[in-house]
Amino acid sequence: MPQESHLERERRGKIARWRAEGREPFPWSFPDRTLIREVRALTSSLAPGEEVAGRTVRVAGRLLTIRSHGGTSFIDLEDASGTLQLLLTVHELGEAFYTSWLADLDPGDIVGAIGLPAVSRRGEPSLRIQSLELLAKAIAPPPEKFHGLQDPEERIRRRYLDLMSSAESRERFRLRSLLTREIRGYFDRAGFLEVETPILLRVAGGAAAAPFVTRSRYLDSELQLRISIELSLKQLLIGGLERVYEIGRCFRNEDLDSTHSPEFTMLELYWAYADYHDMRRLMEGLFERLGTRMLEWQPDSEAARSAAQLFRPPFATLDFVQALEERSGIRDLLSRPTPELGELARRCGATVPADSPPGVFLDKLFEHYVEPTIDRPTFVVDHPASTTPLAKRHRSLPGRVERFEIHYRGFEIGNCYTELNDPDEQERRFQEQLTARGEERYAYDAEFVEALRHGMPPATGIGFGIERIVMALTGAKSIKDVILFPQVRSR
RNA sequence: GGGCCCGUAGCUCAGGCCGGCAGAGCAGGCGGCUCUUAACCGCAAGGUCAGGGGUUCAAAUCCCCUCGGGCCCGCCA
Repeated sequence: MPQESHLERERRGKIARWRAEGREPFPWSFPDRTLIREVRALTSSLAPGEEVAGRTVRVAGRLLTIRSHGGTSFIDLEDASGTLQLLLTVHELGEAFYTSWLADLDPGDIVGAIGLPAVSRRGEPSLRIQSLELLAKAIAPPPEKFHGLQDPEERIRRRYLDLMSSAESRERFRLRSLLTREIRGYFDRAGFLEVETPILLRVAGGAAAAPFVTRSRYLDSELQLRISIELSLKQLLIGGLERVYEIGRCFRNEDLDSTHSPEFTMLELYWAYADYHDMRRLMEGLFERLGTRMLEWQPDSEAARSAAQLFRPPFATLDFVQALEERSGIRDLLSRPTPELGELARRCGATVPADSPPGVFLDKLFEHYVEPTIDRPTFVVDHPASTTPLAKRHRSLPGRVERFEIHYRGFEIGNCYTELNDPDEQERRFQEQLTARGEERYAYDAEFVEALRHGMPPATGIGFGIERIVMALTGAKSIKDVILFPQVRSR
C-alpha cells in the first residue's frame, strides 16, 4: 500500500486523542439502527424548521462531508439506503461535545448518530443530533467528494473506493444480483433443477478455448478448470434428470477485452424431450420478464426502457446463411471449397490460419457482414454444421445444424442447440475438430462419448454469459463494469 | 502478442507542442462564521511529475527502455 500521507498521520492523531479520552474508536456494535430511507420518510410531512418531537432514532453510515458554520454544522451521512444530513448546533450539544466531535471526525469515518428526524429551514430532511459515536475511524481518506474515483485502473484494483464514491456503481452490482436471482426464479418456476458440477476436470471441453491448467498433489495428475458446463450437464440428462441448469464460474485462458473476461459466470440449461424451437419460446419469456423487471427497478434508465420495449416476443429471426449471402452478395456459400472461404474471410480483414476448418471462416464472414447490422434482439438461426461440433444436424436443411444465437446491442448473449445425441456422430465430429487443424479446438472427451452410448434423450440446451446479460440490460460498455474484481496484473 | 494514447499532491485536474523556481480545486492543519448542501472567507502546509537510463548549462516537458492502465486489432460460445 502507498506510503502513509500527512492526512493519515493526522487521522491517527485523532484516534490517539479519542483513546486518551477513554473513548473507543473501533467499538463493537451499534444496535437498533433505523435505515436512512426510513428516517427520510418520517420527515416527509414536516414543514421546514420542524422536527418529530420525542421520537429519537439511531442511524449509522459513512460520513461524506462536514459543513461547519461556527455554531451550526451539517454532516452528510450515507448508508446503503441513502444519504441524510445531520444537523448539529453548539446550542443543543454544548461547547465541549460540539467542538470535539467536529475536530475528531473526518470524511470516510463510519459514524453512528442519535437524534430527532427534522427538516432544516432550507427544507432538507435532517437528523437533529443529540449524540454522535465513532464506529470505525477511516485512517486513509476517501476519494474526492464531488468527482469520486475516476482512474479506471484504481476503480478496479480498489473496487471498494469505486463503490463508496459511486452510487451508480453500487446500483449496477445490485442489479446484477437482482437479475441473477430473477433468472433463477424463472427457471425454477419452469421446473428446472439447479445443480452444481465440477470445475476441476481431467479434460475441459464443450467449447473452443484454452483452459487454465493446475495440478492435484493427491491424484498426481493434471487438472483443467472448466471452460463450459455443457458436457457435465448432458451427462445428467443421460442419468434421467430431465431439466437442469447451473449458474457458475467458467475460466478461459485468454486476454480480456470489453466483452471477454478470463473468469466469467455462465448459465447453462438443458431440457430433455424439447428442441431449439421450445428453447426459443423459453428464452423469449425470460427476456421479456427481465425487461419488465428492469423497468420496475430502474424506471429512469434508458437501457432498461429500451430492453422492456424491445424484449417483446416474438424476437426477430435471421437465417445465418441466407442473411450472410444477402449482405455479402456471395452465393452458394455452403458449396464453396474451404480455401475459397478462407480467401473471402481474409479479404474482409480477418486474420485466421489458412488451414482452419470452414466454420471458422464462415463465422468471420458473418461477424463482418451481418453482426454490425443487428440492433434489436435477434435470433440468428441454423448455422452451417462446420461451425458447431456439438449441435444436431438440421432436420430439413442439409449442411446445417439446429442452433440459434441471441444477439443484442452488438454482441452475442446466448447460444442454443438442439443437442447432438448420436454417440457415433459425436465421435466423428470430435475427430474432425482434431484433424481440421494442428491444434485442438474442441477437446476430445472420451468419457463423454462413452456416456452418450448409454442413450441421451433428444434435448435442447443453451449457454449464456451472465455478464453479457447484465451489460445488455444496464447499458454497461465494458465487462469490467459488471465484474466486481476483474483480473488485473500485479504491480 | 501488435498499433495508438495515457500515468503530475490522498483524490479531481492544469502545465508538456515551444526545456528555464512544481500549479489549482477537494480533502487535511490553523483562524473566522448559528441553516448549509460541490457551503463560504483568510493564512500556512502538502510532490520519487510511474520507475530507470540518455540528450542538455538546465528535463514533468525531448529521446530510449521497463512497469501499469485505456482504446483498437489478434486470441475468444
